[in-house]
Amino acid sequence: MARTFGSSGEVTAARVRAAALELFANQGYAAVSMRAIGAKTGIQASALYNHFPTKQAILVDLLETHMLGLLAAWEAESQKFHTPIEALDGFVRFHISYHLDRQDAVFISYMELRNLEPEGFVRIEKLRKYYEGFLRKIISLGKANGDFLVDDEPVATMAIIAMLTGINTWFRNNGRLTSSEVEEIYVKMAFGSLECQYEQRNAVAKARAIA
Amino acid sequence: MARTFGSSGEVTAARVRAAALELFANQGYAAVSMRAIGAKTGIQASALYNHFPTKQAILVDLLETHMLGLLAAWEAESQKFHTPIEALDGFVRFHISYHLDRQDAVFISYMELRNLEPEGFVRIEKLRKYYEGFLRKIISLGKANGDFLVDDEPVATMAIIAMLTGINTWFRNNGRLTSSEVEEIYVKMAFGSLECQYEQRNAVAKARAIA
DNA sequence: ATTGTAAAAGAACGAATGTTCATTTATAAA
DNA sequence: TTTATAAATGAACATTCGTTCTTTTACAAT
Repeated sequence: MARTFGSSGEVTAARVRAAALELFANQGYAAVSMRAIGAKTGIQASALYNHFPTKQAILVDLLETHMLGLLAAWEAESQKFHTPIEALDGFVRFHISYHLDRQDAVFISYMELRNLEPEGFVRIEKLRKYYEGFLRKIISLGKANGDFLVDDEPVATMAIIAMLTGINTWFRNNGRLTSSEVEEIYVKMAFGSLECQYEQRNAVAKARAIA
Repeated sequence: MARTFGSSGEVTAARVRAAALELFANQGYAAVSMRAIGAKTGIQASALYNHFPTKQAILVDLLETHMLGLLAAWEAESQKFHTPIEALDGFVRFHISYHLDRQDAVFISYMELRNLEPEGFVRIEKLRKYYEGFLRKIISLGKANGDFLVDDEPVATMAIIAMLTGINTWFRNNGRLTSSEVEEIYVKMAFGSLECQYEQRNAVAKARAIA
């Protein structure tokens, strides 16, 4: 056989991405063979090379697509917020909901960095730092105007991101909690970790309820 | 050549563990070959089988040793504390210092679970749950007596452990902060995330200063 | 209708994988 | 001093790996 009825480059490439994403997330990049990706896509391993030059290129594509999507989504969402307290509230909710909707992509983004060859690594790492910079800036502004009482902004940034991203290790759809219940809990914990007072937070909650 | 001058089973096995630990942490279980482990140990790959029956057995040995060591160390350390506030303070400091001293082991313990075959996985997972149970109990007791204001104890447990374990992704010896400076910051953030009031925490700090 | 190209199959490549085996030598016990 | 065993080597095993190549067929444009 050869070219298959109804086959289209873009469609197949998307199916390859989806297949690779799920396999990498479940078994790890190194443990997944091109034959396995091909099988899940429904084509032979050799046909993968019509869409991606190497296995490594598939991984880089997945990570880069994920990070660029994340950055774009937050840049849009962040327009809504005008104070550090609003922004932190929004960031926590955004991070949780965005990441819970993309558990596989998040997983490989944090786990497969070491499987990237140098060029890919620096590209992805730069995007990650950029994202962390958003939260750091929120914390810095909040510290400057007295909303947050925090000793070390870079550390607080990493602590909160780790706390949030860790949700992916235990959260299950149709589990005990819904995504928005989880958001509620983590918003409270994030503000607490920055020693932000009750009254200020309640003002945000009130504004949210009115809007 | 054959048996090497001065070779001893226990000594070699320990060197194999050390070599595998470093390689697994840096490259991932699947990406490390038995030949690479052998080379780093200073023996041939085939000689590894005098000490471990399979590659998988090396991984299980490393994970199990790490978790059992962690549990034993906390069970000893925890004897020192008699209130939830003392215990949380102690747990945070213990977790950070223990994990920062064993970065490679921690890394593979959280990253290579998916590379475990089922029998090994349940063994290790049980030990992890057991460790998480210690923190959960501290939080539950603190909630019961009013020290901590927390909505969901299991979630708070996972959030704090994720926050603490995430330190390993960015902390570097001889970096900007010392291990004990990091402890200080995270103790404060952990208490904050549980809405524990200043006065109570300061009592602990005072007691610590006196002792 | 013809033609150029895109997308697939399937065989094949050399290299690397985890593991086994026969063999050799050091060590410890009798 | 002899003997059993522990610890190593090095060759070899069948598989699997990522990738390349040739060939076949579907599709789009002329």
